[in-house]
Amino acid sequence: MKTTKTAKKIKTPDVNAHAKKVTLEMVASACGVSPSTVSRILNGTAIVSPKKREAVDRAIAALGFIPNPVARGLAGGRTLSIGVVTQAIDSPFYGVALRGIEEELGTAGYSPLFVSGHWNADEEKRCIDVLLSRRVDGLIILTGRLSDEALQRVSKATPVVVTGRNLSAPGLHSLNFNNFKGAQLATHHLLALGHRRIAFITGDPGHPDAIERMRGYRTALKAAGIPFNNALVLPGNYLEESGQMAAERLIDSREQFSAIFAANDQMAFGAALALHRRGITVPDDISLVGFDDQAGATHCIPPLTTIHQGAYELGRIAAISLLQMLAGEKPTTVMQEPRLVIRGSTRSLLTP
Amino acid sequence: MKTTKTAKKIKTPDVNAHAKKVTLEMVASACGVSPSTVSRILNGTAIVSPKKREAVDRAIAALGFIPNPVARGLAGGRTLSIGVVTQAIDSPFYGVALRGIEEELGTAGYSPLFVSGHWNADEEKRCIDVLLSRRVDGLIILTGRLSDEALQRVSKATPVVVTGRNLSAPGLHSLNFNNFKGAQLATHHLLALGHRRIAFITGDPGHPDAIERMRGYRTALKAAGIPFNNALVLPGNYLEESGQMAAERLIDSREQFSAIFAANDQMAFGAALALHRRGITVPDDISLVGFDDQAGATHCIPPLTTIHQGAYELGRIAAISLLQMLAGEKPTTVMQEPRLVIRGSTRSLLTP
DNA sequence: CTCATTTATGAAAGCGCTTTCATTTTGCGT
DNA sequence: ACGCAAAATGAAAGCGCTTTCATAAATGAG
Repeated sequence: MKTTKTAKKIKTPDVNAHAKKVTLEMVASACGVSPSTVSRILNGTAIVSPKKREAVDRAIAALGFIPNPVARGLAGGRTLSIGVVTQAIDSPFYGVALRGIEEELGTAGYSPLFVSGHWNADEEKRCIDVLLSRRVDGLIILTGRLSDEALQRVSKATPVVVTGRNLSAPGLHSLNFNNFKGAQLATHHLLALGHRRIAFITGDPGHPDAIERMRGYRTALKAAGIPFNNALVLPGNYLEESGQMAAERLIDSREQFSAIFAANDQMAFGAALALHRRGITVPDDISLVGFDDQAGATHCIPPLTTIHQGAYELGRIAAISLLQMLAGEKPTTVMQEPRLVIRGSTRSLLTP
Repeated sequence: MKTTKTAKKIKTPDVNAHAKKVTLEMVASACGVSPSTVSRILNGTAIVSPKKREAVDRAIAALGFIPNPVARGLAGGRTLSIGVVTQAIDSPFYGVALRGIEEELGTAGYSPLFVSGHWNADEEKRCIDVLLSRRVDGLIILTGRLSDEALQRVSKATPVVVTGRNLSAPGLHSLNFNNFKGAQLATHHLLALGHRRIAFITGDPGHPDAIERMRGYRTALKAAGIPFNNALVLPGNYLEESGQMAAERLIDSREQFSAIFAANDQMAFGAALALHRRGITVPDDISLVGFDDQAGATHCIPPLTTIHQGAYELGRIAAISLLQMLAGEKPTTVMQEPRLVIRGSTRSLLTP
């Protein structure tokens, strides 16, 4: 348990060692220029003679000066902090996105401020107000329920990147995953394996992506010339329990089916459990496909065939976009296309 | 670009509606007192006559004044923000703790600032410095690898609550889960079911809790008069893959065993998968117990018997403790005791 | 009813940085 | 070389709040 690695540091060179706050004024006087000049160099606000610039840079390095974000914020400059509105900080899906955001922002010197909106427009609004009062330089909003108008209003004053929408405005960039195509892919996969009676567990109808996934399912079915059967569509709300209940209801309905496509992995897990409890084996008896490819999908039993959505990449891309906006550029980022990941929960009916 | 929002003010119900920043000065002049007085009321820094106090309170409510945390921070007062150092923002276990922290802090008017230390002392130190530069009022550190000394040093200037340690100092409160007892409980459960050859997959030996869990396992074994068999102890690192590998190694070793106790749920999932792949059924052939009771444990197949650790409560308690310290009180919080949650992954050998 | 104390309150000085605004340099046209 | 526009820099005014420090009001002892 020896923390050798930390102890190893005996001879702290200089930088660290609980530096007593170096201020901008100190570096200014240290090299005989005015604070304004130092500030200008720091922010690239104006051009200063190479001579002084160099002197100041040197002084900054020598003194180990770090601008105080709080003071900057008050003075109306940047705070180097970004507000991130997620829906639940412990969401298995968004959690990974947060990591992506944190990473990308971190390397750019920004700190994220995470808040949870809990899928509630009012709460979301409040979160945003708090973030704004903390003078964040920008906002990343992961989906959420806020109205598009409210979002656009916010974006007038602060750059915003939002996922799960198709909006566009001067200070607003939106990133949308192709849920439709993803659902098509999933359904098509089952069809290709010879399944004809494919049940679908829907997501929360309050989420636009749930609707898109449903549409993808129907479209793929149609393309294969299979009539839509409403009895095979079960309502869900993206949580495990709802997947479990849906599967139970499906079994009890005595409707024939050889496969289930759940609108997200969590419901797929729930469905798998329900099937298991009824003595139905995945994939031998029933094939199962999820959506999202969240962490657990790799290690569940059987490993889940699903649509990979790359939450991590989503987070990174959102962060990069915002950084670009902050730099005055137009975001050039694009979302990954959905990708089918075949694991062990689906089986072909064609080659028995 | 019409700033309709400002003009809109005609019928503003009252509170919300994009209030144009009300400042402390405004409320001060609104009721004819000095800013100092308002500030004093806000912070309870000094006693002011009931007359003015009431007038000010009313003005604050009427104007919908909200103190600017950034300005407060600069002026040396509180920022109403708490730095939270987690190890990975997307950890299934700590994620839930973060939710607890967020919730508890939120109702007290504080905002958490989450940062990830990635189980790396240096990075953790850097995180803390960033948080400090943002003038957080307090720090919650979830386990982590920072040395106790470093922690104590930090706590000299800022109140700190840390989990997974047994430290105590003026500004430092620590919260430790009884890993030893938890592991005893798990092992004992298996013993009570008649298991005698119980394998153990260890956690990352760099974590003190992993060592405690191991100790609990050995102690329970000893208490049952079962000799410790080193061949039944497999090294793990708390990740699924390591659980999977451990189980494989165990099977290949041809050592006899009827149960596996994994030092956390993630490794239990991995082990379950490995067993499944080798055609071994849980719990019919082998019983399996995890540790942590993380979200997935309820919905995996079969649902995992495990030790409940209440990450959510942990987060809440940490937050409450810090809030108490901030209020000048001594924290009175205590951690929950470990609790065995019996689900479907264990089976009795006694009544076949 | 006066003078020394204690309170309540206000004025003003920052906190560390950004940003006008004014001033000093520098560059150029003629 | 002279004057004027453009460029570089400094002085100073905040950002919104907390906090001495000082003043005015209130309390009380003599």
